[in-house]
Amino acid sequence: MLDRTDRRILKVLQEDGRITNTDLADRVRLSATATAERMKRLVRDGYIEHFSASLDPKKVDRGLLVFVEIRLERTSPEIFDSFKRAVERAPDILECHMVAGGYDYLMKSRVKDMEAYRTFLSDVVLALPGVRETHTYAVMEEIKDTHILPV
Amino acid sequence: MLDRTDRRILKVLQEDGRITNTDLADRVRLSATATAERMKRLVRDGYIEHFSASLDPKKVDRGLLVFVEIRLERTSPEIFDSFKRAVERAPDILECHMVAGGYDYLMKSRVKDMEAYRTFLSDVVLALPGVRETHTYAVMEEIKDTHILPV
DNA sequence: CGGAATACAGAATATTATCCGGCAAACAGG
DNA sequence: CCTGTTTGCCGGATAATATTCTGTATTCCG
Repeated sequence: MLDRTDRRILKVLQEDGRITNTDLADRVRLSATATAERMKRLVRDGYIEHFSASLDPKKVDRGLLVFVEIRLERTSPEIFDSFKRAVERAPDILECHMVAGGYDYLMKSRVKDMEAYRTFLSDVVLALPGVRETHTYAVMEEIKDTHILPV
Repeated sequence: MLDRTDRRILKVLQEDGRITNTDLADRVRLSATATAERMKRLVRDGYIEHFSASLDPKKVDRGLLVFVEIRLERTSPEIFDSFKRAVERAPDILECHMVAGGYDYLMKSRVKDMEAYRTFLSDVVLALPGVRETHTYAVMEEIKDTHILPV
């Protein structure tokens, strides 16, 4: 279980994953040793999955964000499985979730522009096994985009 | 502009944001000094937006992922603006994007369970200014969830 | 009550980051 | 074709940080 101090550590680390242990210790009012121990435990016990740098999509030529709704055909477990593996291998696909009921997926992708999206759609999405139908939502404005969870 | 070495640094830092500069230098085959300089530049020039720890949603009582489609009423710029601000203040809302044409939004949220979602929907979403209609997609299985951009 | 386990602090040591001086390649202007 | 300037890099020195170790207080059980 997490106590108040653990939660504060998680909060700070979600906001600045590269803070030094010393500074983190100051922020949570604990010795450097105790803070390092807690952080190691939070990683070991799986509360923290990983640390990462977030890039500016525009700066690395991924200025267009799209969501794609995908309907699969009625399909076998093998096709189903190879769909999953293909999704995992495609670096343009950032997220893919099975939603509500049938064989429906919601996919999140970042590409350079509309032209790149057309290529992505035909070469990657429609090449996925079992895809029957897709619907594209292009994002015009990103109001919020984070993955900070309240703790 | 980014050269091959910058891209490798970005790739490594996306995968391990807390790697030591020394180890990073080894991975990209550069001296520690040069590596630190490049990394500082990548932050200063905005390629890297921030560093963060990713938590396991289940471990922090956010086991249910939902997407919500929202249709706003025909509205004034002021309402529109206060909608944005309200979204930013709501910690349960991880993402919110304006999509395709009209007053349509796609929202991503993590909550504890269906009961928490019902509360979230009525207390947070339907309390947002200008909301006319919503449609919920509950996620049954997360196939992929990353924000690593190919560089 | 003990005795074990846990969480913590602070000092000592090991590791890492930063600063500094110098070198070589690329570049621009004459 | 020079030559001064800029840029990127390296390696050593120093400063900052992390880790290890030892000891102590507290809690948790039996």
